[in-house]
Amino acid sequence: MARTQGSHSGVTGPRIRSAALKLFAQQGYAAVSMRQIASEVGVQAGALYNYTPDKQSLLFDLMEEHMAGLLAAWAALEKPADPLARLEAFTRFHISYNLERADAVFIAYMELRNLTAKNFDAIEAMRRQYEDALEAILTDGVAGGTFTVPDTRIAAMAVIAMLTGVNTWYREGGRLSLDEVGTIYWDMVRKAVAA
Amino acid sequence: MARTQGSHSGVTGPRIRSAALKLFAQQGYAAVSMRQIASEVGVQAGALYNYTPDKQSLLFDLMEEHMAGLLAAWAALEKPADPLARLEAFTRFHISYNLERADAVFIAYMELRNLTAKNFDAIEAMRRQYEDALEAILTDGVAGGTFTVPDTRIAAMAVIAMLTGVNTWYREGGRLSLDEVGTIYWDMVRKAVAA
DNA sequence: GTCTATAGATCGATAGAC
DNA sequence: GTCTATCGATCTATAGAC
Repeated sequence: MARTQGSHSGVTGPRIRSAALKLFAQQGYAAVSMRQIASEVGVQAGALYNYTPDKQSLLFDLMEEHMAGLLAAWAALEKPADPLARLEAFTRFHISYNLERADAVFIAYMELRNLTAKNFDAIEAMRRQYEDALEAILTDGVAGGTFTVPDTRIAAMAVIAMLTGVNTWYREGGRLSLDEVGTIYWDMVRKAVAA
Repeated sequence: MARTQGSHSGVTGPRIRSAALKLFAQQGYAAVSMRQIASEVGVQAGALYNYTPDKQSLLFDLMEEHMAGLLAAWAALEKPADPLARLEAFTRFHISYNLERADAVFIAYMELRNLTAKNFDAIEAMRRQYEDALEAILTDGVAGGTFTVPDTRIAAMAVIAMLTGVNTWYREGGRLSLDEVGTIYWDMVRKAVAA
């Protein structure tokens, strides 16, 4: 029953988003044309507009979905009460969640400037919420005497930057497993904020 | 003797690069047109081609110049022999050099994918050289017992990512001086790699 | 829901006058 | 060294057939 035309049982939408995610990450939002995305999916450019009102919405939806997924996954994670153990959980969570979604992470950071002002504010608020989650752990640990940091806000930014940096060098099938990378970074994070 | 046309005493070239740097950082290479750059400088688009063979060369020259300047500045810096002091020097150097050139740093990282293969290799080699400089400090310190890190290569990548992250949140005239930021990050770096 | 066709705008780069 | 003018290509988005 193969059809070369017509309905695709509702799979075209996800395939468009998947193609856009990959192409935006590889070449950048501005450098990717709607025709390229359509070609990757196997439809004509006009068909994309059955699924998105315009290119900007396509970008925003990808970023919004990624940030919402990140926040939801962290919220759903079972977290130890102890600040030290909670910081380790955050470290390993951040590395593994981001490594498994390298394209989305890249886009969520690189394409902020291509969002309209309204869309930018929405994404920034979600990013801020995630940073706040880490800062809360640090604040708890400082209050309890487990951690000593010069400034909890800056320490949170520093830890996130350090951990997200894994995405720039890690390659699947390299010399280190994801778990080993987590252990290596946890060692550095733990010492960096230690009392 | 004001002239609205004709030679501008050799200042047009630098002004073109300055305008391109600013616009590429704000909107991204692919999103900026040669006409936009020309308009920022106050010339017509055709005039740009007296200074660059094409748009790609304009981008590459900006990135190459930035990386060469970074390497030259680090090489010229007077560096203590002691690994701990040398790591502090690197930390403060990296933060201040990069903060003072935020646009170029942003471009050198974000626009790598818009380089031709040959140009990409050239920039990557320079970046690698810079990473090696930091790794050498860590290796020395580990050998001397001053530092303990799980992996000198990864530690170098982690420190650079953490330090470069300052550019995402630091704003001139904010609550912290550049020197205070350096001290805060040095505290975290020092502890992260401490024996 | 996808197609073809196209409107209307903009792009990088070049040619030739001054 | 800069201008005006333009070529040929490409872009987003829409209209209307099927």
